[in-house]
Amino acid sequence: MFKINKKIEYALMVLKHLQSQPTTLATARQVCEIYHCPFDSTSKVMQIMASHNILASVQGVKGGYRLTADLNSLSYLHLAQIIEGKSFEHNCTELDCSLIESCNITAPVSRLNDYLTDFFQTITIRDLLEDRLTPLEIIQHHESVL
Amino acid sequence: MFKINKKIEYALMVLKHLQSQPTTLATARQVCEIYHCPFDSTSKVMQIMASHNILASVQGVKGGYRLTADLNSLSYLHLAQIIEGKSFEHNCTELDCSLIESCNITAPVSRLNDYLTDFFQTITIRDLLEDRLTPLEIIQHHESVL
DNA sequence: ATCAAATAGGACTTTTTTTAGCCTATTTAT
DNA sequence: ATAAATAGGCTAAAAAAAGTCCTATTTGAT
Repeated sequence: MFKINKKIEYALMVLKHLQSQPTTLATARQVCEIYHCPFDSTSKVMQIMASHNILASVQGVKGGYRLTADLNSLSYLHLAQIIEGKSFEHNCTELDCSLIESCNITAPVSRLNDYLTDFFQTITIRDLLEDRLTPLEIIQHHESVL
Repeated sequence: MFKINKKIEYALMVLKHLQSQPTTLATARQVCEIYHCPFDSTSKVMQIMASHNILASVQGVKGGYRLTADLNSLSYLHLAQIIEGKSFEHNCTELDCSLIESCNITAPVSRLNDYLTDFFQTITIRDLLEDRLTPLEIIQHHESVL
């Protein structure tokens, strides 16, 4: 139904990591060693984010990346579209569906697409990445206040 | 980001079709001829829906399928889970993610999963399939009333 | 000046997933 | 008995995702 793909996982890992060290640069190599993710794939995701001004990149020996975007105004929709390199419009709108002449669900499918676009638009990366108390921690905190 | 798959497309086609003829049976062959979709795949989707009491099936020469479920209480979540034969839990919860030890995004990913599950839960098949006026038709209707 | 470490990115291969097709069994009206 | 239908397992082909290899460029340090 919905499976988050590796590129987006790597992007979230990187963003989460860079969020924790806002000023100092991190190299792709470092990130991959820490989280045991493949260098090439992860590196490319970082490049894409840099080219879209989500990260800033510094080339050369002392280079690396740091976070520049405000994760509060970065939607999941935008991040995913950037990384997947296309909008996630369904095939119906394109020319490659052979069923289109006889299709009875063009409206339903585009409706679902609209719903999902709106939904992903409202989810911010900040929201996904933020630390929150677990229900247990909330209870414990509540008790400690009493 | 999100791509509706063929099985679910076929399921929606079938449901939309059966919705329009609530009493008479339709065979898989008929549906496939009308909408030009592959018999085997579509047929299997119909079998799955029948086994979950969304459709009723009648075997034999005069057999076929008809709609039995109330599409208002059939969520997209439920339909998709039935057809894909599994919950759409992310790998993190399973044993096959080699990154899990060092993963820094287990919480974010499961959060996104929760959001999506809730979201797909609220979408009903009835909502997706229902006929609605297009914006143009709404305007025209409004003018005709004046 | 040279080297090493880093970003940048194209092209290819492998792996996984999705989709379709083939085959057989069972049911049932004619 | 036969033909048309559901039921369902197994395999093959196609498509997508993920990973790898390679080269170019930048830049600080020696």
